Amino acid sequence: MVSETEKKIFEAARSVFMQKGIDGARMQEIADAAGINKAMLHYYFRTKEKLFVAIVAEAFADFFPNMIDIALLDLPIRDKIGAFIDRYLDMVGKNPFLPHFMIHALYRNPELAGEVVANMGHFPKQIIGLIANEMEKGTIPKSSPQHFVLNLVSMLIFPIVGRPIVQLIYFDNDVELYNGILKERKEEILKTILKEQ
Amino acid sequence: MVSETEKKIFEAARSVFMQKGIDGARMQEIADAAGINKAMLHYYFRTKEKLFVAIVAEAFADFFPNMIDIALLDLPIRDKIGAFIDRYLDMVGKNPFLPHFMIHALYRNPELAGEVVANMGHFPKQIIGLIANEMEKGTIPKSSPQHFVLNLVSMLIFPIVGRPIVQLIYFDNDVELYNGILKERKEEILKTILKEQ
DNA sequence: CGCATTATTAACCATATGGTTAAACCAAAT
DNA sequence: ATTTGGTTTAACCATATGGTTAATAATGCG
Repeated sequence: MVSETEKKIFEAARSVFMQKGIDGARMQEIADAAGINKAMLHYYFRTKEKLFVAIVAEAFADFFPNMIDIALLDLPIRDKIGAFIDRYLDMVGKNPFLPHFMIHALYRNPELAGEVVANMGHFPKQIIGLIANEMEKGTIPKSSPQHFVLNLVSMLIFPIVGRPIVQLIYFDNDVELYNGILKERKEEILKTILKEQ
Repeated sequence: MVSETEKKIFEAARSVFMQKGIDGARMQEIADAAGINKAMLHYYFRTKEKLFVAIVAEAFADFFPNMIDIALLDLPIRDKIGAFIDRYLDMVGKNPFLPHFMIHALYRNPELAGEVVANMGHFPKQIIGLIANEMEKGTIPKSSPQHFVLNLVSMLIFPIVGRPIVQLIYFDNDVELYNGILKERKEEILKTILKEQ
């Protein structure tokens, strides 16, 4: 059972850490965002480090299970990949900072790897196995399942995670224009990855 | 004319900022890395902010011109894209933090956009125009030049910028294994983007 | 109620941090 | 040799920051 205060702290911490990372975040700022006294942060989470780790762990623990169940749907592979893309873009719509946060957290804190692995089950291996299967069936172009998945997630995630640069240099920082491009990504990725002309 | 000291500061600052970002970097750490007194940092660059901006500006000013001249080579498009990929992987080999640094810098400091745009010439537009041209000629599959370029840079950059996560969850953090995968990327990207079966 | 446990606050603390200063150093010009 | 200008250093400063504490308030329970 978690107290209301603890929940408020957690939410505030999530918001601040997501946007600023552990280095850019200030405990006082988190306290202010939560509307409580700074001492409460330490009362509930001891240190900034522990609070941060809790947020990182939650992010990873939420992300992977949320993606994996799509693999279990009984759908043709094209629809399954489409659902995967939809789900991802949906998550990102709710929290645009998530992808960069996850990457940056591991860049700056590689020691969190262990923490994080525990929270993701067998997601990756299942996906790769599933793709290998479809390749054997001939429903998707035969190649390396690893590269296939890497291509998929790259084309899906990079336009999000690299948005500040890509939007700036290719689209004159036009937010609306770039949102339009993102909406087209699903069809574009499917066509590319399935090598449809 | 820049003094030897200024150069040492700049190199040290580049190394530290690249790895830790502006928030994670300490002026003392930069001074130590440069082997000089902390006061010299302020003597030559006034503030941490200004020093950081100088490093960011250099990164962008180096990156784009270095990539663009490939577009000017008189090569078949497949070779040109291949050279583009080679060049990028080569840069990253020399500085693995560069892609993440550039993205993170703009995430945390969107106000640097102006600073940065000045340093990149017409790189993006030229590339898009070039691709549109090839599509008309029929040398690459017809689709949106914007998406084509986005697909290319995504498949190229994401495995680098997302390395901490991808390597961890798909490849058990096996560095050698992942290096092997990266070596295969060039052929894989070309095949995918050109829709070769 | 009365007591014990938990939650909350304001004030405080030690240290880290970006930045400053005044004095010393040094090379070139006079 | 003295002056002059830029360069370098050690010491210093103000403030920010993560974290603590002791006292107070609220809550639950016998």
